[in-house]
Amino acid sequence: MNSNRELKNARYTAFAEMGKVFANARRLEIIDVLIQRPRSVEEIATSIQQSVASTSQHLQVLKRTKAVNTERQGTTIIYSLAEGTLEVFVAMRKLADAINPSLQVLQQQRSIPSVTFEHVQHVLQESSAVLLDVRTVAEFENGHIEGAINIPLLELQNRVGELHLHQKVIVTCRGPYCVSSDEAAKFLSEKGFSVSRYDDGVGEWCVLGGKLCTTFDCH
Amino acid sequence: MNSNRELKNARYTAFAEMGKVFANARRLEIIDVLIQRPRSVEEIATSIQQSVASTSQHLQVLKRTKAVNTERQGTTIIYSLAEGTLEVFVAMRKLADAINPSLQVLQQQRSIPSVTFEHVQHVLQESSAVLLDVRTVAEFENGHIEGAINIPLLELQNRVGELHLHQKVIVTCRGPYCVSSDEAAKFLSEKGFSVSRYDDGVGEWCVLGGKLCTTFDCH
DNA sequence: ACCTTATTCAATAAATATATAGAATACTAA
DNA sequence: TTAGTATTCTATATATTTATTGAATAAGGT
Repeated sequence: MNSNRELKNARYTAFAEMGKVFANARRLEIIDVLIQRPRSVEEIATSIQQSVASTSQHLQVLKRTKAVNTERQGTTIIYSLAEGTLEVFVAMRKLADAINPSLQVLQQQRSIPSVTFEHVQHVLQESSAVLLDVRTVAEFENGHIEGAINIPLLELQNRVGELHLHQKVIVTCRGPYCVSSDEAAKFLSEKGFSVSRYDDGVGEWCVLGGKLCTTFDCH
Repeated sequence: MNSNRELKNARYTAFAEMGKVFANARRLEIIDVLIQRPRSVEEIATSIQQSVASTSQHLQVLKRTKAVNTERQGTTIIYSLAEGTLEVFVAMRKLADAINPSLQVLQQQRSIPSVTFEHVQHVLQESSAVLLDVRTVAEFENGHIEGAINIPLLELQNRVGELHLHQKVIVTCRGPYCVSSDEAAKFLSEKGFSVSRYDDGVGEWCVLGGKLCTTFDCH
């Protein structure tokens, strides 16, 4: 009877170790950042605005539970998401968003309408709108929605001429918690474009069965 | 720029609140127990061998993130799993089991072979084996795999006569972390039965698309 | 073999989480 | 209204987690 309890305890404790991966805001941000593309410790630290040492510690937690893989490239170590982590992350984020009123309030404050996975797929087939990915070139190259075009947020002001006013534009960026698509959409809206947002980013797109491609396997 | 960080931080912090639900062994055990059937605080406390006060505190955490629902029945409050919690729990457990070597070692120590979801479905269609659910009567009544028969573990010794030696038996219980099916399977194996285990229990069964029924809607 | 540097480790302090015991609450049922 | 009791709250001690700083490590490049 007592050994039953110990066995149970060992199992649930091991399970909870996995849960702890998703129980810290900074680690969730790291996962979100790694969805875009594999990165070095220093890059990750910069992205999440934390010290390298602290970031490294979080990465150790992720590595211990095999939520990430590592690969040495020259003098740096590149971290990437492990198999399975993305699915759980997306499932949890979906639940968190559905459940958490404080997040819903934040989303309601956005002024630009958002569109669904199905709408984006339909629009890409019909070519009835342009899907504009405003992430960095490196992120876009690593994996983007098939058919999307890339103008990084920073360059949008200079390159807005590449878009035509008669085209409908759907803006997408890193995912639900990224505000780049908001900024881009507001900017384009003020310029007179008909704009909407696809909030979910490549992580959710991929899990929902959407096609991704890198710059080099796209025609 | 700074408010962007604050916004991000608020979002990831809210997300992490949800993650914390799954980051504690006792809370995971509570969820596992609630998969079987809704229960009062005292029942849950007994099941997980913790004090009522401590259990109540864990339940507050689950309630705050809307992982559970509450309903008053007479003088007691009945907790049940909320929509969506089961799916994330099962997805995480799957990942945890796939990833965690210490859990795998525990499972390898089991002596009775285990069978898959598909095998159980096939066997139930063909009636080529009996599916024996060794949980308590109340748990069985609340929801069990369609076609299963119920002999609670405690009664198995007295009621083993209800099974016939020529029948193959598949034993199932509460889920992957429950050892009741092991004990039952070993007992039956020693009695000369041809035994295997279905480890996953009703939670996984349900998420995989298997049919459940209560005692009263079963014929 | 040595220098460089990206990463990890170690030590610390502060913050957060947990279990317990006992008190307070809130609701039912009489 | 009152008594009974299931649940929650409070206070406390302990344990765990986190960010920071500076030192140690380890691997590539020279």
